Amino acid sequence: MQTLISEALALVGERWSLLVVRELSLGRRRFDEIQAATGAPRAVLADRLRRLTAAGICATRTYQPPGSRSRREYVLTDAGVDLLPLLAAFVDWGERHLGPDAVRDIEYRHLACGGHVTAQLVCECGQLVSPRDQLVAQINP
Amino acid sequence: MQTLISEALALVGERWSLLVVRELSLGRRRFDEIQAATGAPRAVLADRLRRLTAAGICATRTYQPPGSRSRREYVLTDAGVDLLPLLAAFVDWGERHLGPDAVRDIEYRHLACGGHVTAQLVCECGQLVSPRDQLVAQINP
DNA sequence: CAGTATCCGGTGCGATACTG
DNA sequence: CAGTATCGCACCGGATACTG
Repeated sequence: MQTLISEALALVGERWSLLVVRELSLGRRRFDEIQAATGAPRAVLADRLRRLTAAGICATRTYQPPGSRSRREYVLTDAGVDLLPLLAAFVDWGERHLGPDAVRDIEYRHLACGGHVTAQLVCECGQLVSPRDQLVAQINP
Repeated sequence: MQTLISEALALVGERWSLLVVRELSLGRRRFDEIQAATGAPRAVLADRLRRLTAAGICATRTYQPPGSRSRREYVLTDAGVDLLPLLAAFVDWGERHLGPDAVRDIEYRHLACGGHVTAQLVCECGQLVSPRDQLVAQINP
């Protein structure tokens, strides 16, 4: 049975996929730029970009800078941007529970006020929900 | 360079790890119970439980039900419970962007009001932050 | 600059069967 | 009930070199 989590993991759970999304979210758009930042092997990176594109998480576009030859660039689609809460949740968890040897990848800030942004559980009633003592998990019927 | 995201992915990015956490969050505690619910091969499941335990995400305990022999059970630690926003983010993303063929794994509800709970970006100023147009991502200095 | 083409080693993972 | 023990394949991923 394919569940949401297992399907989503199949798309972005591989080793480099989310790191590619992270780079794209930072505004890096070109192959070599992403390759250098992540250290992913070129063949693997090409494959991940293909899969992310096929999944509608990023889109590719060819453009022509004046005076040089055409280039290709990758940008996140809306579906890709919607992965940012997931990345933020990874970072938040890592910061709290991994040793200080791990480098903080990325910092999310609120455009309006510049404040630090984290991923939180929020109820439709508007309240923040602590996973420790205010949350109920149930199987979907 | 080890970043928070890549380290966290190394711990819980494998195929069955987050599914095991999901089962534990539903209150399933025993090996066979988790095995049946996920369908993971027994050897793989044993390894994942070992790794999750070593990482401090779950803990194992032996207890003695009256009248039967001793059993072992697994429970999420606080670090494991702190993964639930991550799971919620997966579910939210999948529900929005995967086809209707995928089954919703799990439903999170607010203990106080019973309302539906989702993972959202929240600024320290208290406002919800849309990833589409209110978020700035920057590399950490 | 943006990939492909090979080659190859490690291992994740599935299936099955066996123990305490 | 809770795992180990084996086996084998597919595939991920690293290195290197080559093309448009």
